[in-house]
Amino acid sequence: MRATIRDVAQRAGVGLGTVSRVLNNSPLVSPETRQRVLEVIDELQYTPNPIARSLSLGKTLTIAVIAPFFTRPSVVERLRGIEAALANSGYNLVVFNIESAERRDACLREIPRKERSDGVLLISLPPRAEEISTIKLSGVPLVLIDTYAPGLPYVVIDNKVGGYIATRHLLELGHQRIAYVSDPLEDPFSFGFTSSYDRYQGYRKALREAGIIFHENYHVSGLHGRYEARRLAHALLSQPEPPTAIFAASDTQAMGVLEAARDQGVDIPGELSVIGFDDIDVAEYLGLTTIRQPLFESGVRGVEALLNLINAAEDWTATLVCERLSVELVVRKTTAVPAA
Amino acid sequence: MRATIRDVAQRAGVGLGTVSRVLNNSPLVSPETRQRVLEVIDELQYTPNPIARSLSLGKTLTIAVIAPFFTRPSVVERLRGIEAALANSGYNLVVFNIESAERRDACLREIPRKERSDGVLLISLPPRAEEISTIKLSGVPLVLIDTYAPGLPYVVIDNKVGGYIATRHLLELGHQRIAYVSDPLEDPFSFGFTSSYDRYQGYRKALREAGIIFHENYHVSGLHGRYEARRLAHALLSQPEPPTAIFAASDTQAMGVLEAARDQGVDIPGELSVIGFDDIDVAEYLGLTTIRQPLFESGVRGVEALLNLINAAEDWTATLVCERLSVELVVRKTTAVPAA
DNA sequence: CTGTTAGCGCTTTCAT
DNA sequence: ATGAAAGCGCTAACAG
Repeated sequence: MRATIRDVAQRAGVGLGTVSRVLNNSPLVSPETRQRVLEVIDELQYTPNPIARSLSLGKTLTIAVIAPFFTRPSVVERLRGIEAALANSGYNLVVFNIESAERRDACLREIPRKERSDGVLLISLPPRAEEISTIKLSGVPLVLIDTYAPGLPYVVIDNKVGGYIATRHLLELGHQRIAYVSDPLEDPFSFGFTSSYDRYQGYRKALREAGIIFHENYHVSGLHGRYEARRLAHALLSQPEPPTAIFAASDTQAMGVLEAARDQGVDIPGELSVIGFDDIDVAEYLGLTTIRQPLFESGVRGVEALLNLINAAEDWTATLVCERLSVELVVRKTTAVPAA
Repeated sequence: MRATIRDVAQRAGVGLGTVSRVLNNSPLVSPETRQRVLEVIDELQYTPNPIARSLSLGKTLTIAVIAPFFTRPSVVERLRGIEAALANSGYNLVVFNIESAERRDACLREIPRKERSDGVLLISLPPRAEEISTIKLSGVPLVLIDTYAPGLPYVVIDNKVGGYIATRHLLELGHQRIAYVSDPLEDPFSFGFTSSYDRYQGYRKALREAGIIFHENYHVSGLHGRYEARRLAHALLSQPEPPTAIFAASDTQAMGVLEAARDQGVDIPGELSVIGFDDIDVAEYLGLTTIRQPLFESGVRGVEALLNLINAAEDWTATLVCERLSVELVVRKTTAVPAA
């Protein structure tokens, strides 16, 4: 069996508490004693048991992250940021991947509990009203990333501005018939609910300002993913008066649009302009014009905000942290002036 | 403060132990008592504290996974498999992302410890000899995924066969000048060390059987990633007698090759055939011919093997589980007969 | 400064 | 079948 704090104390000829003190860098221990204890620790290859530590401290020393995990490259990038920010914090990162509504509900019910984690990060999944109150009551700090909900701290980008910028870019090129391909805007379990919706708002705003009347059938939505987006784009391109530009709610969906265009022999950007959102890794490879958002950084910021809440003396729901990161238009090769 | 087992016992008018028994489905409790306890549990919204449970049990109820996490899509896919397989197991998944040699060493030193996790999954990173013995001594079951090491259980694909099949495909199309772009074959910290090397072996074998002499300068290697692969491919294509086909050790690297070809105006597959490895999501989108390996499944299998080891009565190093999943050639549009 | 002691919440003998 | 008690390894409060 591996060494415990008791073994160390015995071997060093000191009391249990003293060992604990050197372990926790308490100043209340003489240099000589500390030295001796340290030696024994080294000799015995002793490492404190985090579980026992947790139980005693009343902390779990873990951060939970709930995310529609690996289905989206953008989420993966946020996770990288989270992991990096947490790497030297002493907290462990435990992950929960959501790929079904049931699991979403189960996780939201079970994870935000004091005995499970000291804090939770919720990516892209907006909690429902009743879940919000449970969360607040639980006393476990939680911060949302890429989504928001009343009374909960969050880190987001300005999706509305993003949608606006994307649409403006198309408008400025001279496009009039601009379509929007997105996830379902109503379904609360659709992973990007709030962000897709906000981008839609920006899109509408840009159109309105340009004096362009929005046509219902220029907005199509379906489950996130390339295949579905491809299907939707096909429908869009088959309309009697097809759009000359398509704004996709994510790069992944933009890829589906690109595929559809290829299927139908539609030249890009000659006959159709396509702009995505996220600037994931492959976007550059594909030459996809897109709106870049700081994915990695959103993870880092989320962790920072969470850690602050955890260490704050007061009730974490008292101060509402809301961080809004900025976006940037990245023009590449899938957008151009419309065909004459 | 939230309810503890003691509160439940008191309220139900039973002993501490009894509550614990109903919690753990012990048959040693009368139906009526059980019923009553269950009611109180429900009433108090009691949930057992996993930390306390762990300490008492001497188990951590967590599985650690150490991986060169998000740099490779293939790793992400394996992680999805791991998460899925673990979802209803009662184990938590804590992840460690390796992006530097220091962190690799630190994790390999600190994670495989009884007080940290009940089992660890190590993806793509082969441990060094001295690390192997520490691991074995630690008593914590560990299984390797996508790599192997003496005396440690692992789940891999047959990389040698994969490399062989890929090369055969090119050979059968009529190619003679076939290059291989890979990660460094020697550097133990190169994330895909064993797999790239094994694929190389298969490549060499296929060439040998076909009676083709291998040219040193047809094998180039560099850090994993698209950019580096692109650079390497440029060099390859600039040789006096450039290859007519390139086998890339991963789809990501194949993308770099494709990019280089595009840069130089080399037509694919007309002037150059390219085959990748992994069949990651974008491969289909790109029409990339590749070798498909069951990434998700490798994660699932890894978990299964690990769970078996954890639950096995005997010393986990006693029985060596070695699982080898099969690969498959997926012909798409980046390979063809060489130009005449 | 340092040793001792009382829990943290749960599981598990050991009696009964 | 069930209650009482010991103990998992550690921290923190309490005496010195």
